[in-house]
Amino acid sequence: MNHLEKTARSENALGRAPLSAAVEDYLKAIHALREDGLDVVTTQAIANRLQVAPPSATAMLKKLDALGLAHHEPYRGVHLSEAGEKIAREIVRHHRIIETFLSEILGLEWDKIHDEAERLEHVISEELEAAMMKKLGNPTCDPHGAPIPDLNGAWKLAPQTRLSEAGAGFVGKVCRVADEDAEILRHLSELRLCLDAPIEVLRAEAREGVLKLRLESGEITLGLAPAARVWV
Amino acid sequence: MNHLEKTARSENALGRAPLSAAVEDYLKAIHALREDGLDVVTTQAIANRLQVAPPSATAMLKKLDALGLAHHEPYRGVHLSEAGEKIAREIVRHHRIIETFLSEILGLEWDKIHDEAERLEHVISEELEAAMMKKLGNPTCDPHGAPIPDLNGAWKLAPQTRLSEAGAGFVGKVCRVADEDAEILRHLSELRLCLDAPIEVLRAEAREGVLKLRLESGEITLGLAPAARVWV
DNA sequence: AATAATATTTAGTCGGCACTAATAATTATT
DNA sequence: AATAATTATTAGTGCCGACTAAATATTATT
Repeated sequence: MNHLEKTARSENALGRAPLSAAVEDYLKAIHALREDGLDVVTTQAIANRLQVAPPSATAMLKKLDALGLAHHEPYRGVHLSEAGEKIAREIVRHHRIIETFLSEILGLEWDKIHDEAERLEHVISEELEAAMMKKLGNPTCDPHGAPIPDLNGAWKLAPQTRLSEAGAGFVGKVCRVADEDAEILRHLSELRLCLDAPIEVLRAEAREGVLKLRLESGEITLGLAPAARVWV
Repeated sequence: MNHLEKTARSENALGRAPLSAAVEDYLKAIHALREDGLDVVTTQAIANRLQVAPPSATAMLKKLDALGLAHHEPYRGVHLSEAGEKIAREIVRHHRIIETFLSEILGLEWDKIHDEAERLEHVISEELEAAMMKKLGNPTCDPHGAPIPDLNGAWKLAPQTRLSEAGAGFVGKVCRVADEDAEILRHLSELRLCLDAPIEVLRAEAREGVLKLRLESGEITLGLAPAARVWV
């Protein structure tokens, strides 16, 4: 046991020092915030996302900087270094492979797999990941339509627009749904707004922050917030 | 995140407070030592098993006692309380189901599944466990022949003797192999001394601490230590 | 430009769980 | 029974990663 966490896999692919789950979570959060469109990732954004107090985030950012995993300019935000980016993508890969596995092979519910993956992603070995990947037949997307990075962290990015940005008149189908919030996910799935569901934007009422959509099941009104969590 | 560990599943079956991986490990160690035949579990035995310094064990024993999970008489050893026993068995159940799953469904090597399960057992939810169990068809034994406790912690104990205690002349087959030590496991598996292997004890040289065995593959000499990790 | 509001960081704590060194209790040996 | 050896406990630290309160920097508003 000693002072190194048990939670971190010890047999890292590249002999890298094992990282704590906390470090991994912060890297992942920074990565995710950038993907979400922020080009300057602030302390607060991170603190919000991880549900910690801002000083906790500050402390970790200093640490990540010291570890060479991120560059932190005090008061100016962070961005991941090459090394940090690589690790973040590894974790994302873990996460998405696990989600896919839980869904496809074990039949867990759409809205439960995220939380489970969130815990498992920190403890699986490369071997286990490979075995799951093989069992799944090397998918390129997870059950929410998010791309699974390859072992080098690369992925082919299908061109996607957020539903919230598709203008009135748009016709197409859902190609991805954010997985983070079980609540939203449950709601979307009740609306049958799931992967590959055909969708049409009837009107975008910017001032009301609302979209009128036509789905197979009928017409609905959706707020911009959830709509930003859906890609078409 | 806050001060509670992420590693502990939060949705416990019975609304119990989530326990840290460390607490779970100690409970499991105490449980395992008893199963191994110690009727008084000492601080040192625990410290050895978990590879921690004795004072670390003492501290945890006090904590377990305070939590009502064990009774610790200073200088006299510990034993698990009703509640502690229950939890220990839950963890054992997790561990064995995970091992079985990794082996049967994912085809991981015999000697790798233990370490993997050791990490996973602390983070899987009851739902995931149930899903794995279902996928496996509710097995009653793990790949090393160890019984999987049911949800109440009960298991039917097939009558077993340790190979080290089977006298000369014994004829039978292997029904269980301890999973803890990957080294021993690899060795036993090289000897083809795996589950269901027929085995005959030719001579027991107590003073040399050695057994002469006949296996399908031929005759071998095995030390008493590894022989105690095999049941027939 | 001065002030107010907001975001970030520093300073200082705390809980959890490891550690070492030193002390005390128990057991074994003479 | 006295002493030595072993085992367990206390005492005191350290690291990690959370926290609050207070100070400081940045941004927005008047």
